[in-house]
Amino acid sequence: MVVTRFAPSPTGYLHIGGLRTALFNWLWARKNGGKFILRIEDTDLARNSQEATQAILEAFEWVGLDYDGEVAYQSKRFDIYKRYIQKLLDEGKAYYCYMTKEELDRLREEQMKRGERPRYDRRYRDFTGTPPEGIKPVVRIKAPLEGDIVFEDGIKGTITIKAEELDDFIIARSDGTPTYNFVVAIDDALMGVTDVIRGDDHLYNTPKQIIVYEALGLPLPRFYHVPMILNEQGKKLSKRDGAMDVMEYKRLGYLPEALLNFLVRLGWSHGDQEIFSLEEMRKLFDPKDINKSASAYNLSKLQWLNAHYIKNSPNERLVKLLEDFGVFLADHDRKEILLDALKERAKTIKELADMAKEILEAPKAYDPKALKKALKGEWREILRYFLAKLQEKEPHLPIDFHEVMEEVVKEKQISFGKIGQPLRVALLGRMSGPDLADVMAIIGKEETIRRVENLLKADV
RNA sequence: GGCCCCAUCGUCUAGCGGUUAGGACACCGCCCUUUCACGGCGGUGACGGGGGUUCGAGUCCCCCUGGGGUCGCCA
Repeated sequence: MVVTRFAPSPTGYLHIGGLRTALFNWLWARKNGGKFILRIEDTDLARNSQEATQAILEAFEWVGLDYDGEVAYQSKRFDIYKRYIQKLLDEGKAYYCYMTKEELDRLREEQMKRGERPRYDRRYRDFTGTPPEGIKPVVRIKAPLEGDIVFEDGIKGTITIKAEELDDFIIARSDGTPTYNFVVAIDDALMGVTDVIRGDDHLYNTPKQIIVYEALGLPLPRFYHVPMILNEQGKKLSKRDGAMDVMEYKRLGYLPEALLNFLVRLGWSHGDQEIFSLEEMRKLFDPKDINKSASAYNLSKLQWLNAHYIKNSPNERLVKLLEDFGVFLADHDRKEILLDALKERAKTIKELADMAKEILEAPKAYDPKALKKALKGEWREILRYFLAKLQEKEPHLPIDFHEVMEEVVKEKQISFGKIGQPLRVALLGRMSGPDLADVMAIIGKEETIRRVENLLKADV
């Protein structure tokens, strides 16, 4: 059975890098009928917050990723870690180190000055004397003194780290709390995690965790280190670009399936295919197809995908989505025409909402450029003629309104543009927008007349 | 700086020793059209550089260059 996990530390909201990692793990577990565990890495007393955990859970819910069992909190598992620390101590695989933080800092400084790589000098590794008074020791694990730590990464291939690059890292702080590299290995082993898919910023943690696995005689999982996501400039993600809260994408009007589709294609591919439903991803995903190199985030592709999913959304879903953006269509009897006309053109739900408002609400002002371009020659006469025609009829459907326009065109012997352009300005205040017949059918005969009269009355 | 990782159009990528180096986004043009989009058609555009190996290299090896990661009692 394949067991994967996503193990964020609750120090902030979830951003797209984390979401993609979560998605990859979820996909791999679900594809194999395995388990996907969500584990909160909150061993650091001070830096975690309940809000951050909530934010992560909220993001999971929005994009529709589920997880098996309860959320695991490392802060609730301290006694387990303590037992394993004691075990290593008892077996002589770990030891107390009485060096203070200040001493350590001084040592590091000196090493740096000499151009050496800063690292603990193992002075207490085989210490048998009397420990110094009044110092609360940390616990360090005995890392191998020589040789290589070699592991097979499912993405990067064989990774070799020389033992001399590693030191006896701390597994328990002086206050007794365990540290990251220790608890990760313990939990992954105890929870039966078989496949660890994570960001490649963890690559260097892997040999440390392997030391823990080996000291405890626990079986190693498979590791997959996924390259980073870069911003549009190819630099590290910052809060200004892609590193914003995943939920921000919702507020911007993105659909979760578009975001997921976008993220799955960042670093992973399946031939030439671009559009993947969650089902398809699940069927096709394999970490062996993940790229080795980092990929830059590309907003216009996300927008294209979002537009695609909006176009293919049923109207009733759009109605619901629109409510978050202040557009309430549930009781509007022309909502099908409106949505069918607009969903072809919107890149985000927010744009969809803005366009809907532009139709539903009479223009507050006319775009000066449109005025200049569209209102030429006989435009007043043409609009008045159109109005007169409209008064005689009871149009309801777009086709009805279209016929009125056509009659004007035919009888006045003019091109469609001669009526279309001024009419568009009257109805929308602008030169662009959806089909006019659709617009008129949506707002109805009376409102159409009102808007045309407004333009006629206006001082333009 | 040490160590590790990476390198195909602007971007995401296909390629797995023999291809006119393919697709997608973006961009440009044409068509559709009352406009703007959508859609359709077409176009510009890439193997970072240098050495090898081979009949043949984007594909394998080495070096350089350029990016990135990491060197905490953070995770």
